Amino acid sequence: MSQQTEFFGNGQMCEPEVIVPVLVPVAVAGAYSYKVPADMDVRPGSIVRVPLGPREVIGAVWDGEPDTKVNPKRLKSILHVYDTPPIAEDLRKYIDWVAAWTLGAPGMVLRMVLRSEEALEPEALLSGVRYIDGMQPDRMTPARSKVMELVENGMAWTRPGLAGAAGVSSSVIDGLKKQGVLEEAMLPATPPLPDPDPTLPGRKLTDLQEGAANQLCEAIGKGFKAFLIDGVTGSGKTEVYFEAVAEALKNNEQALVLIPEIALTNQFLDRFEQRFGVRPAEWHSQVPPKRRARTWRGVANGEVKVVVGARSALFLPFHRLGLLVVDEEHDTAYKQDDRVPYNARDMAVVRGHISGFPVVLASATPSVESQVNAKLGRYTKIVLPVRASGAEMPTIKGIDMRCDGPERGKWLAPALVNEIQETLTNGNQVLLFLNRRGYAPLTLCRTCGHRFHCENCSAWLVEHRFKGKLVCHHCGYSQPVPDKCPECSKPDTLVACGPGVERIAEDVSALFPEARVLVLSSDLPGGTERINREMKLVETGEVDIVIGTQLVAKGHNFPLMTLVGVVDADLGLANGDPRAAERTFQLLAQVTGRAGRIHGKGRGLLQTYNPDQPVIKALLSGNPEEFYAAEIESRENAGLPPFGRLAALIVSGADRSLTEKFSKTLAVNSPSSEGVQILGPAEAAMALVRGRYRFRLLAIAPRSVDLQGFLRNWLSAAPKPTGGIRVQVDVDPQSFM
DNA sequence: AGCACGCCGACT
DNA sequence: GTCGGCGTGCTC
Repeated sequence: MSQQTEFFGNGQMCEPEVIVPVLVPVAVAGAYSYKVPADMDVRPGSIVRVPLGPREVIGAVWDGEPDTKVNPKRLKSILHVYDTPPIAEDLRKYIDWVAAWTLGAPGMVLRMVLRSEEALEPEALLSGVRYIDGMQPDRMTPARSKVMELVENGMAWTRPGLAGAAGVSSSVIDGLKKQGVLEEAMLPATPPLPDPDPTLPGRKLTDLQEGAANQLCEAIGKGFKAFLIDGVTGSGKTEVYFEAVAEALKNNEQALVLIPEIALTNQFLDRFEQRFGVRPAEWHSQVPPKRRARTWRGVANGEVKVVVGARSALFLPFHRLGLLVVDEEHDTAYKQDDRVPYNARDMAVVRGHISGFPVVLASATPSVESQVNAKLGRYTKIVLPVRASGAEMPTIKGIDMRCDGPERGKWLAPALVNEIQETLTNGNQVLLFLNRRGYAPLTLCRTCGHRFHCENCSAWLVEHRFKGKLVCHHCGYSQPVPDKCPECSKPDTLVACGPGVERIAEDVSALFPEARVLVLSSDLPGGTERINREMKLVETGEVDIVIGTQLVAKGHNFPLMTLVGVVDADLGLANGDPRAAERTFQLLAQVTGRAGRIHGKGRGLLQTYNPDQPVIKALLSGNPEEFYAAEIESRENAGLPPFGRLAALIVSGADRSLTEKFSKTLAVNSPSSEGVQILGPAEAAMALVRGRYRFRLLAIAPRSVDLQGFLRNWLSAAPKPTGGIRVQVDVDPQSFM
């Protein structure tokens, strides 16, 4: 029984109870209400522990009035206020904005901010040892005297630290402790990392880079402004925005750099260290909990100056953030699909807008919506059209496979083979790019025409000859390659159709038996470590021909690589994805951009059946603007909503079978002639939210149909699955800011 | 009867 | 997101 009720019971006067809204990690629309104990002091943003049902959770006191509709007798009290800076007002606003935008619960967005529970408690002390003044061991040995020298001044050491510094094993320390020479001591938390030094000289910038850097630096400390750095591979975008980071540091502000993949962090940290003398703090899912907690605290109290991280770093409680950079802004890894679905690139711009600092998006192949935003004047575009090294961009040529293709059963056109030969003769490296793992994407029976499908998802099974398996690239199902057809039982009748990287390797080995060939794809046994090792080999020139999937499109630099051959430039262009053209353009531009990056004179060769396709044409002309213009026009012609509006909407849920069933019904009943759902402007999302349904479907359609009405009817007639609704809106939020 | 599992609603 | 309650269906 709480003190307050006792007061009431005694019939005494008492202060009115203070009730505050508290955001809890529950998928509900708003905050819950809690009582504040008389001796407790909270304000909006205070991070608190509260009872919730049978358990205790971490939440935050929120803005606004507490919910009055709830029975006051049911209100529980806040248990504890954490001794950590309250969530600042701008971050609270941001959390509410993201929740509203993603149609998610604000409490779930808050959860992303409070992801490190450990961070809320003060850092635990480390156990170690200290010299007890005046004590001596019974017998002095060389090892012991080394230790004694170090501890004599009374400083506390961790056991491994002391053993390492003295060059002895830790059993020496244990021995001294047993003898009462050393005593157990608690060490203060690990000292903070030294600050990055913005005054170090850094790499010499070209005039162009310097101009760009100045533009960014001028914006530091002057409120929100969004930039799009559109710079070709090798143009030195990183060096340019490093100057902006330096400027923010000089301005006594923090900086956050988002990168799309954890795999690229190490390289990035090295480059950062070269410029700033120390490594920045790292933030992603693989950072161990202790270090995570330390970084979280450091970010919150302002001790950590620069963070480099994955998309989740966007929700760190920065003390004074002054710059946000989104590197490789077009990368789809910025999209989170589960829980709160968001695109970190867009939410970065929103965060800058709300908190009032500049945001820099950088890419060699910007997303179409960022190009449009630049065109509309929302972003200031900075173009870096040439490489910082002075090396020329590769010349890109097409090979028309309809007339200049290879003989049947081969995959490399004679023109490409000649170029490979020439490149090898000159002692340079070749990259053959094919975004398809395995040996062959389809296996069929020559006799009865049977095709191997996946049992679960009906996709074709991809043959992996090296493993001797047929694998489904959708769900991971695999089976051994049978020796006879399962349909007609005839032996030796199965044929592989089409190429994967393994099959290209077979061709290459036949054509260039002397060459050192390496196949790089994500299914390489040995995982990421192995891939990194192999990449190093390529870097140092120990490989002549690399055959790779999209894995080779980014990351390591290959100084000797002068020829990039794209085995199937049309691949991915006709897969029904509304972003197929954009993705293909980005991928091929990135991968051909690897040719001659350091020394210039690189060449790219695209094998294609569609030389007139806008993507291919733009790549061949070397003018990306051509692609963007064509893509924007074609989307408009296709009746897709204008940019900044809803382009696709995904309602997602856990129940797969239900999802599929519903998508089918929806497709059949759709009022659109193509059997697709309609996506009008963003309000369609709102119509959906009013239902309480759970399934996943992708909806794209002309705007002429009444989607809202249709979906509302359809949803009310459909059987009622349980759970909440999640909506991913693949829209550019700039239009709503 | 006893319990494993999945579904569903409540949580201030 | 997480928990407890409860119904279904299977086993000792």
